[in-house]
Amino acid sequence: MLQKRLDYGSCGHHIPAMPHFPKAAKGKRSIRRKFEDNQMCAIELLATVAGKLLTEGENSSSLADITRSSNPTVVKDFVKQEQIDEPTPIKSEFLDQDNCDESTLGPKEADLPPDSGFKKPNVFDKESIINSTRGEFGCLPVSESVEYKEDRSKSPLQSRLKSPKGEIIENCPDVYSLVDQMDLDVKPSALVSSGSIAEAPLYRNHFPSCSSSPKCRDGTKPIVDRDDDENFSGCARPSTITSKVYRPHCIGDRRVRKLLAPKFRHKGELSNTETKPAFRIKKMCYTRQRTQRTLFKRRRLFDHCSISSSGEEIFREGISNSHLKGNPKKEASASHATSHGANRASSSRTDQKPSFESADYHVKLRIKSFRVPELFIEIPETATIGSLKRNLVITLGEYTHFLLSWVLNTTGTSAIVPTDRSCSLQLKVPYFILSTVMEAVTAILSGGLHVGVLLQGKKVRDDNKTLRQAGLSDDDKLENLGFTLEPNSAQAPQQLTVAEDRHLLDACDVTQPLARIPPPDHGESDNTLRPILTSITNSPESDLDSDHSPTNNMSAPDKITGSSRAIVVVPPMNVEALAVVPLRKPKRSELAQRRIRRPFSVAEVEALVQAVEKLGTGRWRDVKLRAFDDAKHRTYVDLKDKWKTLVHTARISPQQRRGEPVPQELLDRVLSAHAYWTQQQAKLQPKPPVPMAESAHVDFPFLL
DNA sequence: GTTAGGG
DNA sequence: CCCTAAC
Repeated sequence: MLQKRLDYGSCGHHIPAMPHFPKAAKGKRSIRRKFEDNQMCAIELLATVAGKLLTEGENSSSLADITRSSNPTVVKDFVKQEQIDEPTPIKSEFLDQDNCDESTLGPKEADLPPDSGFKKPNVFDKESIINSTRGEFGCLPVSESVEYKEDRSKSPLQSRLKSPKGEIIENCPDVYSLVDQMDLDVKPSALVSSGSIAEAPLYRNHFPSCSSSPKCRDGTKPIVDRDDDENFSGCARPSTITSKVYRPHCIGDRRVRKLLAPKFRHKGELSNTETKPAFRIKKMCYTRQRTQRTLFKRRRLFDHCSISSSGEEIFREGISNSHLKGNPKKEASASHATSHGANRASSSRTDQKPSFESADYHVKLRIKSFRVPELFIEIPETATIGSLKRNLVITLGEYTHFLLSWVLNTTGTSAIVPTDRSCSLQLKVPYFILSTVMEAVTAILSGGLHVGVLLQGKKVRDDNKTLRQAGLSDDDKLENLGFTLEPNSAQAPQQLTVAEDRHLLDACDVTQPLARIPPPDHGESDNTLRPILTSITNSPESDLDSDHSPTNNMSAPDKITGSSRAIVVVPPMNVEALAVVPLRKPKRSELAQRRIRRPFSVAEVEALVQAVEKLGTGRWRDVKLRAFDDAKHRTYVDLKDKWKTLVHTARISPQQRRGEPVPQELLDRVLSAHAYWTQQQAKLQPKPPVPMAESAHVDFPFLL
């Protein structure tokens, strides 16, 4: 079996379009987010969702608790086995190295989820291909590792395609199980320029051609220091990050894992009005490991070739993998990259024929992890939980879409295996898988993303509560902030189909063990295991909702190995969390969280009484505006209800009263005002033939 | 969107 | 505090 490992550097970045990005985000200048250049955890959000969908199918509760995954490493093994006789037409794309014909390169629309909402990325255009082949798949802001395995002992793909199904299958049964493994180790660095994403023309092109950057051709050193914000802020094309040159020896690199830990920094001075929370992203200052800044890497096990500075070169190398041996670098990286597959790789090299000629792709796709940019959001203490949620929804939605786009993009890239005319490539598998993922996530997003805010593990249910009120007024406490992410149950993507789960699940057995990237240092894997989007740091006892399951400390490598059969390895906690909330039976809490009870303070009662005395009992909106305009959490309905209870309270004996005692003086005023305004209403209603005495006004001096 | 009232 | 009818 031939193994291929592609190592691609990323010279450019592009933010994929995010079709579903909430409109609100676009227009809001106050909302600025920046995907920090270093890593972050991963698209574990995406992966989690996808994993859930893939593993749980329709039963998925679709609740991803991104807050407490103790098991950070979300290793997704997407393995699909496809039979040659499968009714679905196999897509064979012939890539002509010298004459890349666009018409032959792209997947058909059908490959994309119909309802994904994503435009089909034109990843297969000539330029993109070239870019990708030279490690410049500029659109991918992340690094990745792709492992390709192919069994060269099998008949050539084209032969296979030409041959009768039965024959082929008989000869090499497992050859036709197309299993793509893509080991993605993603590091989306500097996904976005310092400017607001919303402001950037992100939606124009999915995959802009950023190949033009001559710098990208230099594959030896970083041209741009992405650590400098200036490098991005000044970028004329916000959506395209300045190129980062790829470095060949990144196979063993271990990046410091950063959490997608939104940090909320309260601004000292804030406007009282929370209506326009100033969400700002603050650049994070963390230790950076420049040596590990490779954005996008692929490992070409196949030819043991690291990234080449020249796309054409890589292309050729991919086609004819013979001349790779002489390159120590390549050898080194190859051996380093894959220990398991080394044998197969070398054996395959004995084959003089171009790999693709005889290649019958046996590829497994595995999305190991994605790293998402660190996100800093700066908001005033007076911002409400609700506003925080909304912005998170926007951000996460945007982000998720970005990730999806990336995945799709990556998939396409992975499919673009260097080949010559005699070789065809099967693209369906990865697309199917990714389509499924995209479909899942898209459905969730389109169905509405719900973000819950956790404070020390407890859900903050009152959206009207300000951050300060919630105890988030200082950085220390901010550390206790967490989030839950779940789809709105109403439109939950329960209908998502993962029809071919079985195929996927079985694929691994058929194929040989895949060469894997050397297990990360366990020491560092710790970081890797951090949950995505986890921002809860100090909440040992966080759990009121019991949505969370026990943490799993299994290391990433273990997970990978242990669940080799699983299409998607979802951290147990996530699975459980998902299962806890059955999608089919959306609980009320899901539909609309009941606001937390917020007893009225005496001061509030005072204000309410005063307002009612002045305005009466039938103008609650006015009362609200007059006395509680700045209390976002008090609606006029609340005030009305409170008045109702006040009247009731005033009428009952003090012994029967509960809660914070209301001064009798106030209660008396309540009764007086209530009596008065009731009387006034009675006067007006039935066209009162009996005019009330003017004395009423005298009795209520407050009516001035 | 408000108001009123039952739950 | 929720829900809903009625306006």
